[in-house]
Amino acid sequence: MKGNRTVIFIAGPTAVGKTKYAIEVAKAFQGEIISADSMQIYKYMDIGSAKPTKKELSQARHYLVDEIDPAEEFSVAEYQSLAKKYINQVFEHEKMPVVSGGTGLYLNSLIYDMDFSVMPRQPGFREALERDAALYGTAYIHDKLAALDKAAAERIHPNNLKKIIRAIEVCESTGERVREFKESFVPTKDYECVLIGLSREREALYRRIDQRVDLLIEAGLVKEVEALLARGLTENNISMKGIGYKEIITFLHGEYDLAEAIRLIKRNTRHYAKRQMTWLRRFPQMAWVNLSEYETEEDALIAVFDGIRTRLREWENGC
RNA sequence: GGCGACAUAGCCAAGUGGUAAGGCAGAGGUCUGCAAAACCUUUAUUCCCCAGUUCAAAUCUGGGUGUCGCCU
Repeated sequence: MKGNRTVIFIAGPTAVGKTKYAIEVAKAFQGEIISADSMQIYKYMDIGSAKPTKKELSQARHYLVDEIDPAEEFSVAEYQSLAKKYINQVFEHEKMPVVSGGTGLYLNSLIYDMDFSVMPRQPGFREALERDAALYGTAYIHDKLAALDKAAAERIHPNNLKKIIRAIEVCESTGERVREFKESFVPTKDYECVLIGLSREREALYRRIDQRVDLLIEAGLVKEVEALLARGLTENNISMKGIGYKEIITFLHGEYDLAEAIRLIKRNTRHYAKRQMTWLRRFPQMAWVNLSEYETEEDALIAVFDGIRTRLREWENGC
């Protein structure tokens, strides 16, 4: 049964070329694309998030691109439930779901059996703890967590205020403990996952990032950010913490010039790509395709298709 | 040509006799409700070169080289 329910994942760091390859995969395998990108999901954020173009969007059905209002507080829990809903919908269309994106936690929420249902967010709770932290220091908050959940306190670094607060929130509001990633390293039973990881040599990837940032600026990123601010968004919205947005906002506030903003966007994107690679390397079942190793895009595409077919065949024979 | 200042990691640097701070960049990693977030680890057997003084020199002395500034 499960063999009929296969989801292809195209993962990789930012600027590696996922959009293009995901579309080709969708065309070749009769797929529909579900994005796993924490920024492209927002409306009105087209340039900075490097959303697929209108033309690209028309080549395959896309879900979770351009769907959420950037003023909304979105999180992985909502992502998981929406994405799973769309995956089922694609199955109903008798198509292959192709998940494309580089947001590691979002990918995990679809690949592993992660349960977010019992841990609601408490309005105002975090703010109160943040105030305490500013007053009495982060160590004080960490001690507080140690009293509630010793294991979590040992696991979470004393400087990582955000995670400490979340762990306390879970304990105090539900009486439970924050789950640990390792606890649920169990693959989901909802479908089979074919994981393809796209990579490039570090230098080539960094060059592409620099070029892309220049293109985003040329395409009018500053105007896009101005329009978002005019809608009432501020640097405090989750959506405005995205790379490219936060730096331009600071520039518009006059704290540094545009050249500095561009420099920071490039640097932060490189850092991000590096973190993505760290995350993605942890999937043991990932089949990697290093795009730098192929002379032409056609060759690289063939390698990607081969990687997918090999996995599909393995299930038909084995398992 | 004369005078002066400076020379420490890929970059910016602190250190003025006691065994090379820090920041950035780079690299590696963590991750269960803000994840393009947040957080952690790591990077000079050696201070431009040569000689000397000293128990001990990046630090003091002499010479050389280079860079910058000012003067002619």
